[in-house]
Amino acid sequence: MLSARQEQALRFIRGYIAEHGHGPLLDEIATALGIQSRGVAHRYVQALADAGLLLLERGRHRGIHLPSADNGSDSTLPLLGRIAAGLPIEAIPDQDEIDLSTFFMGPQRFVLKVQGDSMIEAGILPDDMVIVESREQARNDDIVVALIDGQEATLKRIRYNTDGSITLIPENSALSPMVFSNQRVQVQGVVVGQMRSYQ
Amino acid sequence: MLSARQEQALRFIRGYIAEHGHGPLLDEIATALGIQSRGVAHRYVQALADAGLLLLERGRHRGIHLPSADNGSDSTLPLLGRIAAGLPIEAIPDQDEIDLSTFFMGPQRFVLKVQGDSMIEAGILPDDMVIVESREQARNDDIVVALIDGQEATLKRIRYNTDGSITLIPENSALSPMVFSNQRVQVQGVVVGQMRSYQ
DNA sequence: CTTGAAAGTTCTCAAAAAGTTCTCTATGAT
DNA sequence: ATCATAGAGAACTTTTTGAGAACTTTCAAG
Repeated sequence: MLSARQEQALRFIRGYIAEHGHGPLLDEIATALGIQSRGVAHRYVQALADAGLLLLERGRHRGIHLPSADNGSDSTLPLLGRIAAGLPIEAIPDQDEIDLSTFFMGPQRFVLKVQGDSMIEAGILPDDMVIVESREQARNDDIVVALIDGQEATLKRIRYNTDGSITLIPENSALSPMVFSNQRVQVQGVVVGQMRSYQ
Repeated sequence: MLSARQEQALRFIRGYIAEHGHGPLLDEIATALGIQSRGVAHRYVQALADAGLLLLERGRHRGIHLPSADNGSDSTLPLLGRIAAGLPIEAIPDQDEIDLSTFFMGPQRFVLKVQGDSMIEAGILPDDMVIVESREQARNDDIVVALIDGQEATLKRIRYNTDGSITLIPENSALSPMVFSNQRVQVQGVVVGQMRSYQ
């Protein structure tokens, strides 16, 4: 089992390699961890190599590598920080890793590919994937998969009106919200995530 | 049988591990239960380990683990189909599963959290995550992480002009494209994916 | 090919942090 | 009264962490 500091070192190394394509210097690891001694950084690297989490080329400068198995089977990507216009990338202090295999996982969830641009102003574009959690009840302003008259399925923002009717709101100023009696609308699920691949 | 206090300790430990990925310190358990003595917390942990509800690495810091009642939880969600306004969900013939652990994985990739709305019309909203692949060369109209003058990091669409200059285009009609000489712009990576959580 | 700076390796010493064990005390329930 | 459950805290051991020195190897410039 890794100690707290060892984990911190591992996260830094993985992030560094992802960013630069090669391993960091011991002094860079030390600086990142806020320690003065190169020897201490080396001890951590050695422990991680012993645990099979790193591969070392003995003696070589920048001789730290990731085991190839680790590249393939691991489902975490380093979370380097925030990017904003006009500022360098700002490191995020606590969270250093995103586990893609659990980020969107949950019971009763499925994925839909989006067609059309009715939610474009909510940042949901055609061909995006939305992760939907099967549920019959939503909260106001949730984005839902709604079935109208048992026939038409749509992706819309929902609002439950005080008179019992339901308004389905497209996020596209070219389209208008529509009001339905609650018998006509059946919520099939609530959007809990969205993703898009640019490749 | 567990005493009330033991159960309370167990609940705290399980929650802590779910949240942090590693076990708590005895002092943290004590604090959570509102007691002063580390020794008392240790007594509870010992009792829970004797009952087989925890695994301990003797002596180790943070040596509390959960017995591998753990999950073989896989990281796939069903891909049900396409959703379009006006039509029922249309099944996608070939692909019926999305493996979230590999969907965005790749070498040299990292994640950034987006701040600001300079790419809002490309469907990248504040607090979205973008998956970036470290690369120094992009193609025209790729969305890139660009470093200007070695100082300012920004997320913009890139265009290489025929005269050798580079235009960085924000996807926000309130902002204007900017042209730079190619020495001033350094591409740090290309956006290959984007995701957003609604929870 | 030489050479020196940079980087990796190996040590020892020390201190702080965390786990372990123990005794003493208090409070209810049976 | 006796026992089980609780809590406090002291004393102790082990693990973890850090500093720094001394040494070796790598690497690039001349």
